[in-house]
Amino acid sequence: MVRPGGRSARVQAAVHTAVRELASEVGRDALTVPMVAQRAGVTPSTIYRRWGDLQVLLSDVAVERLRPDTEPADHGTLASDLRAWAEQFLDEMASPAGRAYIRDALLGDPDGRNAGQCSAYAAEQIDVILRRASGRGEPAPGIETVVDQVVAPLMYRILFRPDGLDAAYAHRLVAGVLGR
Amino acid sequence: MVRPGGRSARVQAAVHTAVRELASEVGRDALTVPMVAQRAGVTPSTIYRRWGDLQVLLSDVAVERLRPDTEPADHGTLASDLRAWAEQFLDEMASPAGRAYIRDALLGDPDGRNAGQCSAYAAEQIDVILRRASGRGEPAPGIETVVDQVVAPLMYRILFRPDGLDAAYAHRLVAGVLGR
DNA sequence: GCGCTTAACGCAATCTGTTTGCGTTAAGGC
DNA sequence: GCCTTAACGCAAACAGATTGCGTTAAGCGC
Repeated sequence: MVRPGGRSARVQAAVHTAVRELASEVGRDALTVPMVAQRAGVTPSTIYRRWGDLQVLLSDVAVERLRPDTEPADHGTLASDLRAWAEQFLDEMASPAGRAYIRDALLGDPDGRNAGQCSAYAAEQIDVILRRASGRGEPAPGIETVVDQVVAPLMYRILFRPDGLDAAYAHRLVAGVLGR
Repeated sequence: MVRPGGRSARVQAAVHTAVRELASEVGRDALTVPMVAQRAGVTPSTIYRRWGDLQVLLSDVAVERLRPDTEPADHGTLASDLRAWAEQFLDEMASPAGRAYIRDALLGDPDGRNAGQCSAYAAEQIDVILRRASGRGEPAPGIETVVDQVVAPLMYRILFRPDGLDAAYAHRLVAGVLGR
């Protein structure tokens, strides 16, 4: 159990910051626990005891960075909202940095909690868009349908077939889920 | 460049076998390179030079095990063939062992070649099913459509939302792609 | 077949990351 | 303000990763 405030919180923040800084300085693959510890002003054993190993720590940091920082933009119609969101999602996730974060989030994740969190982020964003559409009186599919037909294909291709992904593909998926 | 025959081939086979055996004996998480090397009758440095690290080796072995060993069964109709295939795919991939293999395949995979191979396996199986349907004169969707609407949702949920997956869900996906 | 070139391997020393016991610090609760 | 204990620091012991160098044996040309 991680104590919420005080020293524990400071250590967590320092370590996360150290990971982000070092990842952008020396590259994600060159990171080591002792390196992160030194930058964070902490001993390696603290990191090992708290996170277990580097992958779990990277998974934590990755989930933080995959959290959307703004609500999806309102473009007036469900179709354009979804199109814009899918486009941005693809942009962020399909980039080398995005793919690295997704992989990290999935891999250092013994109980699947971090992966579930990533999925929840996407679902929340879509929920906002769908509720907005309902508010306008537009007919809208269910969240699960959008996840299955838009989010899942995008993520599948990002992870398993990184080639040939573009905005047009995202648009086709959105058109498909809206019944053409 | 790996020489195709002779000693190199023997070493590769011995190492792969050692990984599979030890994984089932002591558990995948307990594997170490020196342990695998000893079982394979090889020195650790050989493994490090050839694969780089344990993750890459595990990725290789995982892809081997994810290769389907039989053609999809013929049940007489496209709908039943797809249903049966999706069911089996879900069974194999959603199990703890299956998820571990998927994760391994994705993890030690710098260039995305192994992940692409996994995707290709599924596409091949589906291709067989669709061609068979065409041969019968049944109308059939395209491979990409099936990948987007069946494989991708299954894989997305396996990776990001392991809960609440069952055969009924797979059946719904198949029904959806066949136009209900 | 025979020798040549070099990729792949074995060995061993070295280096770096990981683990662990023990003492200390400081949250959180009463 | 005192008490309990989770969290941390330190340092030693351990284990895995890396690398230089010598050796083996594929693959190739003749």
